[in-house]
Amino acid sequence: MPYCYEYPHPAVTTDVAVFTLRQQQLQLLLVRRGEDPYRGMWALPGGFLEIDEDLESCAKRELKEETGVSDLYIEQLFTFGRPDRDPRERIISVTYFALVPSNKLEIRAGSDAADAAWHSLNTLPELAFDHAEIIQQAQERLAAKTLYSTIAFQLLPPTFTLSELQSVYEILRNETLDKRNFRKWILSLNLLTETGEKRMSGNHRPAKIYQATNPDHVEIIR
Amino acid sequence: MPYCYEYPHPAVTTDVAVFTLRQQQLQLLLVRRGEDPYRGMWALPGGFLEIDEDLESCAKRELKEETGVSDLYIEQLFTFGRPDRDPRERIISVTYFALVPSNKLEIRAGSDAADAAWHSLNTLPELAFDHAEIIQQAQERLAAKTLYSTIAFQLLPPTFTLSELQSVYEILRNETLDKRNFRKWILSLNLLTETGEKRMSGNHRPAKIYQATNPDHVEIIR
DNA sequence: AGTACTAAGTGTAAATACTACACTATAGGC
DNA sequence: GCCTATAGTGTAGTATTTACACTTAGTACT
Repeated sequence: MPYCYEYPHPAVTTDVAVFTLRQQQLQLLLVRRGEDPYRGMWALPGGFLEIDEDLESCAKRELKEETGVSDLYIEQLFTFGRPDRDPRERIISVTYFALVPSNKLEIRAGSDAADAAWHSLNTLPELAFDHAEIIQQAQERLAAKTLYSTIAFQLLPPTFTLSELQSVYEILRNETLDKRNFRKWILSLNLLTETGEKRMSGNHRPAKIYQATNPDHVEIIR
Repeated sequence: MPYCYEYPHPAVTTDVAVFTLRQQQLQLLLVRRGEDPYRGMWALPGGFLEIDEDLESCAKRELKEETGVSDLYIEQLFTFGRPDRDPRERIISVTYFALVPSNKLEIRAGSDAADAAWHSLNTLPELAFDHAEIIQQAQERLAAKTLYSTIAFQLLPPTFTLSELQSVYEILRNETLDKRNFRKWILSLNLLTETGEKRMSGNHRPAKIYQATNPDHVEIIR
């Protein structure tokens, strides 16, 4: 036990709640735990902070190691630290909220995690630690940000049609939207540019393809 | 050095950015550091997490020990963890954002801190660690929440007049507001109840006294 | 070539919300 | 009773949001 301190130190981990849209529903990325405690149960991807590593780098590294997912939108969510939240020792978990576009959701189970899979939010399995609470809070953040930012764009590939974008909003807000009003609103924000291309997908009129003018920046709107 | 671990552990601290309204301006509570590093410089109140203590409890405890301030609105802000943010060792700081009402702003310097004082936001001294960045983020949170929640109520005593409330909004938003429109808007939210009392303060018509219907709950509005 | 099918794309009118603006009411001090 | 100071109130014009239905442009099939 070579790492000694004058006062007791908690351990620090990061955990990430990654959402995507699959099969027209919001889904969450979970890993099956390969180690005790909670061996065999589903949990958020995450793990221990290395001593010279930035918090966000840790979250991205663990996510990539355990699930193969990288290159996503990520922001800090909340830090959980109830003294009894882990049976091994005192652990502070800095949690992150992330979105992957639907064109990048191939996952592969990694070293620490026996298995990794997308789960529908309404059929989540029982979860290790306080991860159910973390997911709850991540869902609230997503719902709130949908209303006042362009975070929904992060769930789509770089180019998309207005119908596809409308569908994202409809799933996130769980209501149908009027097509004309939606298009008027989204175009009035001046955040989209036409690519000039069209997408033909079936036996009907092709749709114009758009892209976010500033794809990596989540804008605050209204 | 009796506390030993198999892997290196960072230290965890909490720091709190406490705002209040004094002298018709937004002010921030700072302590002068009594210890190295940055001895003698101003910093946010805060300190090391005890091993069986909840994060928020730690923030409140350190605040009370160093400044005497307690009984306030507090919420988690962000967790800062750049590897080089403290010269002593790796320290993760879970930061909090807090507001005290103007009737509770007596402070007294405590044990660790040589001195504690309110500072106007536009005349802040040079700050220890990355605390300027934390304050920056706290100010942004306050400005944002002013627009979509009833957080401003937390800067007033339990009972107040509509003119006093309007004044809080004017300071926070840094613009004058129309009296009639403000009153129409705030009353239409149905979050205030008249106490039936009136406040006489000077030789003019007395003002009705109101209270928040649900004073401890910050509501999301609009 | 013509017809059926499907999703893309488009405008207007009514309702609602927001903004600008000025006078009357009620207390204390003299 | 008159002065002073802040409390308290309504309305009309403007901007924003909502509700709503038909035409367009492609493919597939005959």
